[in-house]
Amino acid sequence: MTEISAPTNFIVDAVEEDLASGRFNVVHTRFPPEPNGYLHIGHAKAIAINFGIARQFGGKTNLRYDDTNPVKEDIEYVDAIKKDIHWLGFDWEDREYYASDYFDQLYQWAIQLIQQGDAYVDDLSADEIRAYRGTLTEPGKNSPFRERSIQENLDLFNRMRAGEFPDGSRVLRAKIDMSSGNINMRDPVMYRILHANHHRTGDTWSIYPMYDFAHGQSDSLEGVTHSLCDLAYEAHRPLYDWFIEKLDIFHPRQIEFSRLKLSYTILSKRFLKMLVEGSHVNGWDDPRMPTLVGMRRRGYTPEAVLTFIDKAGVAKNESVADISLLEFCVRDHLNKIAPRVMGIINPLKLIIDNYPEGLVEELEAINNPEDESAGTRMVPFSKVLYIEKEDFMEEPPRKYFRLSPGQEVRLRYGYYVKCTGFIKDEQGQVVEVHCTYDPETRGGYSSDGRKVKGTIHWVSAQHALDAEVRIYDRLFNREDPDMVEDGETFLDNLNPLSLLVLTHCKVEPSLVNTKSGDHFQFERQGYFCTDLDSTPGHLVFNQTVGLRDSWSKMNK
RNA sequence: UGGGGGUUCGUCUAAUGGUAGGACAGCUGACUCUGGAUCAGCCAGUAGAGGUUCGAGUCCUCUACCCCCAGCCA
Repeated sequence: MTEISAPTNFIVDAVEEDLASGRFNVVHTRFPPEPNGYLHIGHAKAIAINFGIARQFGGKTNLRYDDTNPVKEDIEYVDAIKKDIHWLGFDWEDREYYASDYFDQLYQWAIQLIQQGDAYVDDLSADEIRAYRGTLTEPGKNSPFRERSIQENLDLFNRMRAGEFPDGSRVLRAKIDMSSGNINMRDPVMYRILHANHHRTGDTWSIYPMYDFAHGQSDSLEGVTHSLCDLAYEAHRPLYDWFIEKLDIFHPRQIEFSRLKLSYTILSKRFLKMLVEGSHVNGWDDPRMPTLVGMRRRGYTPEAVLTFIDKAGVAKNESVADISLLEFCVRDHLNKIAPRVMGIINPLKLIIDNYPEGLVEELEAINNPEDESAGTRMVPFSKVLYIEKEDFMEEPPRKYFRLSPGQEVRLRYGYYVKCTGFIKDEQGQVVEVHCTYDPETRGGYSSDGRKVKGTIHWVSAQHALDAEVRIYDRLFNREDPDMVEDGETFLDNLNPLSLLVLTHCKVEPSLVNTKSGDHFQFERQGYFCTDLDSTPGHLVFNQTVGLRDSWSKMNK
């Protein structure tokens, strides 16, 4: 069975069962980011699953900001998040919601629970609550305030809302079971007092609901059928269900899947923040960052990211996806769409001694051998060229197919040239290579059937454009950067060579009008994209990912 | 030692009691005006021990190991 089929996994199975059993007759999901940071590839998985499941079943997906904690959240992230979701190719149409839109309803529901005897105001301090909660192995104790009258609870809760009490002085708790094996059920806090300005509700509220008292009800209000979240919330599901049942409102189903982890990468928001604030990278959109802004700037395409997520699969096993799978997906997509171009990263002058001085020929080059519709372009050729430093060796090892004294190679789309000599500086560095060309091989073919092993890329020195090229390597040296020796942190696993900036690289003149975000394959080198910093007067390219290189592998 | 999850090639993931399959990685080879791409092939797995069954990765029992939960974070 090698046919392409719609993705199937345990969530798809569960949704199908729900539809078949009549538990639900539509599929409605949501993506619920907290606006407190930039989205990364782990979020992309959640986005792909939530939007993907809905799409697969003809349903809808809401965007809902989980903005119940004003001290951590900021409007700055709201727009960035929308941009990233759109970049991935998903759309929530007019369904842009905020948990804060439901603060009034949530407040009413809290009152309902108080009236039902299912919630109470607790005057214990945070420390006391922690002490009363018990431990993983010992049950908790009831708070002395647990049996207050409904009237007193109503009065106190109302005054909490009115702002009469200082932060931290009281909370509203659900009255469940202090001896539950599930610590989340030991009278969890529903509301805390926070005299903080909220990015949407301003100073309207001095109490804010906790995640557990907001998320499920928000789902319910929106008619979400399947609330798909990561494994961390598995232990919260009984509480999710408890609130919904006590409130007797529409009951969505929460299903948990394992979050995405990537080798050689960290995805914890806190750590990512440390990288940015500690200037270990140049911002959230640094091309080395696993953020979606970073990957976009690096030149990863949304198609590649989505294909990767799809190939990595959806399950409950906690797993670490191999970053080489991501790189494979990026190469695979870019191979199909990226125009080929010639660029020299480390230039070395090549002089064709028998080529006429002053002559310039325009040679035809194929834009993309994988896509005939991409057509061809003309590339100028002249007596003095630049080639890649590593394409010449004075004393070549076995199986080296490039230039070396006496050897003949093909200049891509150009001529066959034979190396006749080279010049070194005082340090012994080769600074200039000389050769002769065979005028009969124009375009790169010889009429006599003579074969050359190697083909190298080049640019005409007088026509070349200067460029800055930024080469990236893995940000961390270890597969699991979190694994550290005593006294170390993940920062000790940073790869000091993760960024290499090269200036005075030489690229072909067709790149003169490139715009930020353009993708290219620099032939024989890798995929590159034009950086945000690039201007017509100062071209800047990011290496997205290198080409597979069986030669360098052979030499390891 | 409480509660909740998990364990299939190096990695990720299928197999829903009936031939353990795919992808990435790795390794061969073919082809090639990119040492790219493509093509062909190879390598390699059911955590352990019992049991049920004609037949077990799948069901049962026990064991081991890993992850999550003790925020007035989400």
